[in-house]
Parts: sequence; C-alpha cells; structure tokens
Amino acid sequence: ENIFDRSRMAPKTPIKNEPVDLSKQKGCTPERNPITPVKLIDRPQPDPWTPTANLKMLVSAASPDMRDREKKKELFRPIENSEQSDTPDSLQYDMVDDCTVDEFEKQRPSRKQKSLGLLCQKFLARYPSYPLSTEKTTISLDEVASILGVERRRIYDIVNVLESLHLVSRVAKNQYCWHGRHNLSQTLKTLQEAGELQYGELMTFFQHKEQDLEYKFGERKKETIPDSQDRPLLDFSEPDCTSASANSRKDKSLRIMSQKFVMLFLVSKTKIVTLDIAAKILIEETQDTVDHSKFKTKVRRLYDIANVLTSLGLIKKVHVTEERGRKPAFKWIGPVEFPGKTDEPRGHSPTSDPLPGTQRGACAPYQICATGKQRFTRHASFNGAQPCEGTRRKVSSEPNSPRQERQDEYCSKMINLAAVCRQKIEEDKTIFNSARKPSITSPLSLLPVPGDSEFCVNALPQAVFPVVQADVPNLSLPNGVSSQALHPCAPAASKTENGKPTLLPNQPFLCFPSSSLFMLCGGLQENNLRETLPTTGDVGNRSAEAQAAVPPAACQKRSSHKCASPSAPVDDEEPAAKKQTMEQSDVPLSLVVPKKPFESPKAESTPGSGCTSAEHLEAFHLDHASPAAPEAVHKESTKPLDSQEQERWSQNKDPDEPSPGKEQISKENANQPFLPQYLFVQPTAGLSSFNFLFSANQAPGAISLAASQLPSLSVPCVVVPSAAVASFPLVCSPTITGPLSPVPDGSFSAATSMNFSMSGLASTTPVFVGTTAVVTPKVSPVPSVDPQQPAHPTLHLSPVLARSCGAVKLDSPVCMGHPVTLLKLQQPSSTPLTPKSIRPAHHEAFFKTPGSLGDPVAWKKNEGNQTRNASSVQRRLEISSTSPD
DNA sequence: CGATCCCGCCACATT
DNA sequence: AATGTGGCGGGATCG
Repeated sequence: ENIFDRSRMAPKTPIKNEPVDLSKQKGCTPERNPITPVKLIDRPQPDPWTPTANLKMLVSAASPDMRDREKKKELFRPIENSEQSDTPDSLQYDMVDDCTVDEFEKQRPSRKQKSLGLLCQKFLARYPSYPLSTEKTTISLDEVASILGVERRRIYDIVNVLESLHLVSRVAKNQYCWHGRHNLSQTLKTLQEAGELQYGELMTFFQHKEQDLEYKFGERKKETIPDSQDRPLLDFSEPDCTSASANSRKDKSLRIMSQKFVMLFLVSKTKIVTLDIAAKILIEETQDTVDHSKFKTKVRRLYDIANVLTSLGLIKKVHVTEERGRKPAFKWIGPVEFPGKTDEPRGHSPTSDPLPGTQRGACAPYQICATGKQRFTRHASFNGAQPCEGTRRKVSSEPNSPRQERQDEYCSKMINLAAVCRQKIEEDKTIFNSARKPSITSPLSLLPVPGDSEFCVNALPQAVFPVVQADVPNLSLPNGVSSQALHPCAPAASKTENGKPTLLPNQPFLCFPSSSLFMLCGGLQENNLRETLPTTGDVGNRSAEAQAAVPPAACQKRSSHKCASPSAPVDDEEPAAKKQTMEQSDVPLSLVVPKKPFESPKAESTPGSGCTSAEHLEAFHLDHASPAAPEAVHKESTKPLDSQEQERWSQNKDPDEPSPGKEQISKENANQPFLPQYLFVQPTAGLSSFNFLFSANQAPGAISLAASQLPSLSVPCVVVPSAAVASFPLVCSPTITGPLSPVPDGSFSAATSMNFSMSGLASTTPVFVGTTAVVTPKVSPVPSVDPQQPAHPTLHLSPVLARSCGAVKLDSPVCMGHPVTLLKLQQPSSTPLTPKSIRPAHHEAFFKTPGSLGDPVAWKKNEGNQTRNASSVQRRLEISSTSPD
C-alpha cells in the first residue's frame, strides 16, 4: 500500500501527503506526470519520502535485517524514481491502480486502518491469550514490526502497555516474552489494591471509611514527605534504579500511566473514567508546567493506552455527558472482581505474596505503593531488598513496573489524591450531567443527586470520590474538606516555613465534585474555631438548608478538583472532611467542603489562629499560589476580587511587603481572625486545573446554613482553574455567608466566578477565592472582581506570601496567576512534602475540629456567628445561582 | 471544530 | 558510536 502511495505521492508530496493525493490524482488522470512534472524532479531528491515509505514496505516484507538494507536501498530509489521511474512507475501503478484505484483509496486513507488499536489487535492475534506455560513465546520487536508493517515505534507503544499488565515482559533488547493473560487477574487485582491505596485513600477518606485513614494519610504525608523527598527517590529507585531512573528519563511513563489508568478504573465505582480526569490525575509530577500542553500530551498518551486496552477487551469507549457537554470516557469492561487469584493457577493471595522476585513481584510494587504511608518505609526496605535491579530497564518488566509505579505513586499520591478528588468530581459531574441535574447549580446537582445520574450513576462516583460526590450530600463538606485540605497542607505549611513550600501538593485534598465547586470553607474564626468543626457540621446541615443558595454558585463551577490544602488547615480539613463525610454522611450537603481546620486549635486561640492560618496560608502560597487563600480572606474584606487578587498577587510578589493584599488580610484578620482555611489546590500537575484554594474562613455561619442540603458551603473559597485546563472553572464563592447583598453580589459573584473561571482564566489560572465570612460580608464585591483577575495570569506568586503567617497570610490572597507557575514553585518539592509538614498537631486540631463539629453547641455558636456568614453565604448562593442562570 | 491519534523527530539509555 | 527506547507534540483525520 505504502508503495503505491508513494509512487503516486512521489509526484507531489513526499512524505505525508502521499497517499491521498496520489491516489486521487492517479485516479483522475493517468498521467500524473503532467501534473507533477516539476515535482518529479524534486522527487528524486526527496529521498525522504521514498525511503520511509519504501522502507516500511520493505521492512514489513523483509526481516529486520532486510529492513535495514532496504533502508539503504531506499536511498537509491529516489534516484531511480527521480529520473524516470516516476512516470513509468506511476503508469504501472496506474495500471494496477486502475483496478485498484478504489482499493487504493480504500486502503490508504483510512487512518483507522493504521490505528494503534487495530495494530494491537493484530499483534494480539499473533499470540495465544493463554499460552501453555511450557511454551515460551518470545517476541522480536523487529520481527513483529515488519510483519505488521509498522514502525518499531508503534510496537513499543503496544508492548509498553502490555508490559504494564504483565502480558509480556521484556527479556532483552528487542525481545519480549509473551505471557498471555494468565496473570492478568492477578495483575489487575494488584493494581486494584494499589489503586485503592493510592487513590482509594482519598476516596476512602471522603467516603468515610476511616477517618483514620485520612489522618494517616496526612500523617503519612507528613512523615513521608519530609523524608519523602528522599524517599521517593528510593521508592523510585527501587523500581529501578530509582533516582536515576526516576530522574532521568521519565521512564516508562507509558507503562506507569497505563497501570495508573487501569487503577483508576478498578477503583472507580462507576468503572468509567473520563480522559481528562485521568490525564489530570496522571499528570502529577510535573507540576510545573502548565499544563495545558502537558494535559494535551497526557491525553494523547491516554488515547494510546486506551487503544491497547480496548484491544485487550478491558475497556470500551463511552461518552459521559456532562454539563458542558459530552466528554470522552472509557468504561471498564474487564473483570471487576479478582478472587484471589483468578486465572492463574496459583493463587497467591494477593496480598500476601510479595514475592517480588517473581512475577508477582510486580504486584508487590503495587502493593507497596498502595500502602501509602508505609510506603516510604516499606519502600525503603523494599528497596533495600532489592536494590536496584539493575538498571533501569531491567529486563524483567515486573520489577520495573512496580517500582515505577511506586515512584509514581509516591509522587503521585498526592496527585492521585487530587486526582481522585477530581475524579470524583468529575464523576459527579458526569453523573450530574448525565443524569440529572443540570447544572444549574452545579453544586447542587452534585449534591443531591448524584445518585441518580444515570449514566454514571451507577458507579459513579461515589466511589471514586467519595468525597464529594457521593457523599455529597452528606458530606459534610465542610469539615471534610477542610480536613483534607489541611492535611496536606499542614505539612506543607511547615515546610513552608522555609520558604519553600513544599507543599505540595496538593495533596489531595479535596475534591469537589466535580465541577462543582467546591468550596471550602474556611475557617472560621476563633470562635468558630473550636467549633469550627462543628461548624462544619453545622454547616453541613445548614448548608443543606442554606444550601440552596450556595449550590448554584457552586454549581457553576465545575471545576474540579481541588485540592489543596493549605497547610495545616488543610490537613485538618481534609480529614475532617472526610470524617465528616463519613460521619455525617447524612448530611446533605454535598459539596462543600469546608475546611476548616484551623480552627481548631489555633484558631481558637484566636489570633493564634492567625498564625496558624498564616501558616496555612503560606502553605498555600507555596503551593500554588496559594495566595488565593489569602485572597479569600481578602475578599472578605470586600474588596472586589479583582482587586483583592491583584493585591494579593502583588503581595505575593513581595511577600514581605505586604501589599495591599496583606493589608487586607490583616484587616481581615483583624476582623476576623480566622484563619485560614483553605485549600489548595493542586497545581498543576495534576490537574491542571485546579488549583485552588480557598479560604478559609468561613464563616461559620455560613456554613451552617447551608446546610442542609446543599451544600452550601460556605466557604469561601476558591478555586481556580488553570487555564489550561480549562477544565475547571471554578469558582468560588466566598463567602458565603452573609447575606450579603444578595443579589447584586450574587450577580457579581456569579458572574465573576464564571468569568473567572473561564475566561480569565484562560490564561491561567485564576482563581480566587472567596472569602470569608466572618468578616464582613463584604462579600459581594469580591466576586465581581474575580473575573477580572483572571485576566492576569500571572501570578505568581510569591510564595512568599505564605510567609505571612499571621495576618499576612491571609492576605495572600490569592494568587493566581498562572497556576502553573505558582504551582510549580511550590510543588516541586512540595508535593510530597506537604504532608510532612503538616503536623500532627494540626491535624489533631483539625481533627478535633471535626469532632467539634460534632458538638452541637459549637455549631450553634457558630451559627450565631455564622449567621452572618450564612447569610452571606446564602447570598452567595443566590447569587451564584443567579449568575449562572 | 473538537476529538482522535498517526507519525516520526529526537533525547536518553543501553549495548 | 551505534542502536534501542520511548517522550513528545505537530498536525492530519475523523465525526
């Protein structure tokens, strides 16, 4: 085929065009010559095209060796062609063509015929699914490539994915060993376990499985993080050589990606994963960049992987309808339950066997990864045990993969979490979308319904995101959220101190339902603080009630995930949130998440909180631009968002100097001291999208309100999206609470938000947040501002902000800027770090919070306080709703 | 026009 | 240095 094309093509275009054009031309006119006289001339020279095409052809025909030769030959060809052959050839071809013209067209064109999926099917057809154990089938890449008539590069794409599932393993250069699907079940099981650990935790949190987990998580991170930085290496290293490998090439990202991708399916209740979510989740490390391109690249890779998995019959393409529209997604159609061992004869218990050495080893890695906290430790040991295997590549795939994964995981955990969150969110979205509810308010929808959604319904989400989604309603968002966020943050915060924040990441933190927004709430003030948690709870309840309002706003946003966490607060929050969720599941709220964390301890202290908050904030900043958080605060102040943001930004830039933002913050603080809450978001990496943050403070009241159902959230929060991503828009409203002026504000806010999200954003990330409640209800203004902000992308943020501890922190308003940038800054190190930073104390506090939440009294108190907030919140909600509308 | 994703350049790893 | 691998993203094709 190629040949023909070429010949034809030759005339015109060398390489690429060949096929199509040529065929057509020929078809039309026999004499292409006339047409391409000049070209002919060219052709000769055009070695390029000829060679390639020819080569391919040849290659395919011939053996590897041949191919080389042929390549050489090709060189010659051009010459031949150039002179005359073109015409003649073409003629000949034509002749042929005559008959086949149609054929030509038929054959050539279709891109589909050359699709990776089809290629993979051909590849798989060559080998038995369940080969006899005795027979060892070795695969020669060159051979296969030639047989299938494709370049070797393509085969790598296939083999890498198959290797990730252990269907094949690399034996040597150019040589792979075919294992078939015997171990597939085991592998999937392992992946599922690993996935649960990684992603699951998050989910779990959210869900409620165990608060503990959350805590753990947080702790882990903390612990790990610190070490982690190093550790990670180890971990990584384990896999291969770790650091080297890790650092060095991305190594096997395709393999890792593939495994992670599969994990997402296995962990997802719905068994449906949208590409964008997956991409975000998988982005991890990189934080930096921005992403957009990164995101695109990731998606591309996912398509590659998906094609192979589709050929394996593990997934199928579906579309999820969301508010926005329909998104491409894949549904897992492979085995879901993995009894002990599945196919394989042996069955080891999954868990038990570590056997690294063996095939199973692969599993092990996963497990390891999964473990999470332990990870580090284990890994270490693990590593020790297995020193690097050889070098990176090592033959056996198994080892590598696991390792790799670990690495990734490790790194990614955070990401994962975030991702998870996202997923959930997305799922939620999906669900929502699909099913039901419309978006109006996204938030709402989220909440309520999730279940319904059909499509997704099933699964949806919840599982995945436990957090949000499912629970949504229940969730108490607030707490949960906060807590989550906090965790990560906390550590981060600590780190932050340094200045760097390492936060990282994002850990995961929250997520919100998809799109929806999220909110986070913050904190609350002192009073609240203590109560905060309670508040949250209240919030939840209230929120539900209140919620309504909120939702709308929330709804709009879709953003995604978010996460983040500011430092300490975050931690708390998250956990709390999770807990809440769990606990409260009942609660209607949904979304929101609040955070709050601080409150607790520090906050309570009151001012102290400030400190805390500050820290948190810092963390944020660090993370990303955490500034946002501050901003949120600012918002409270009333300023318009824009301004606030800007200010913040500026602040960020000059951390030391407080810019206005700071001032504001201070104000805020003054006003309310609160703290912080926030969340953060992940940066880039994962999601691209979102970043966010939030503020915290929240008014308790606000929270409360909402309650009920809806989630309202109170939180001020924000988010941002990254432009790139786009995906998420976010928004947030801040505050909530007060009833501020409702309408107007609302509008603004809404508008703002919206705009925000998007537009401005586009650029980057924008974000921002809302604010808090406590303070005055200034609410409205802020929102409006936001929109503008987006514009700037820039951001930057100085992480500095973070610094600010106390008052300052607040300030930090947000930042936003590009998400990327910001993010990166922080992230890099941070990611992992964060956790560590977080301190238990915080956690505890946070945790406590939740507990506190529980207290009715507290709640009540909060309410009182909140009242305003609430109102504002409500307003916001209203507003938001309006705007959306 | 967005979703897909082929194609192959080119950097990095391995031999 | 040669060759194997595989990240990556331009840009073509599909729907």
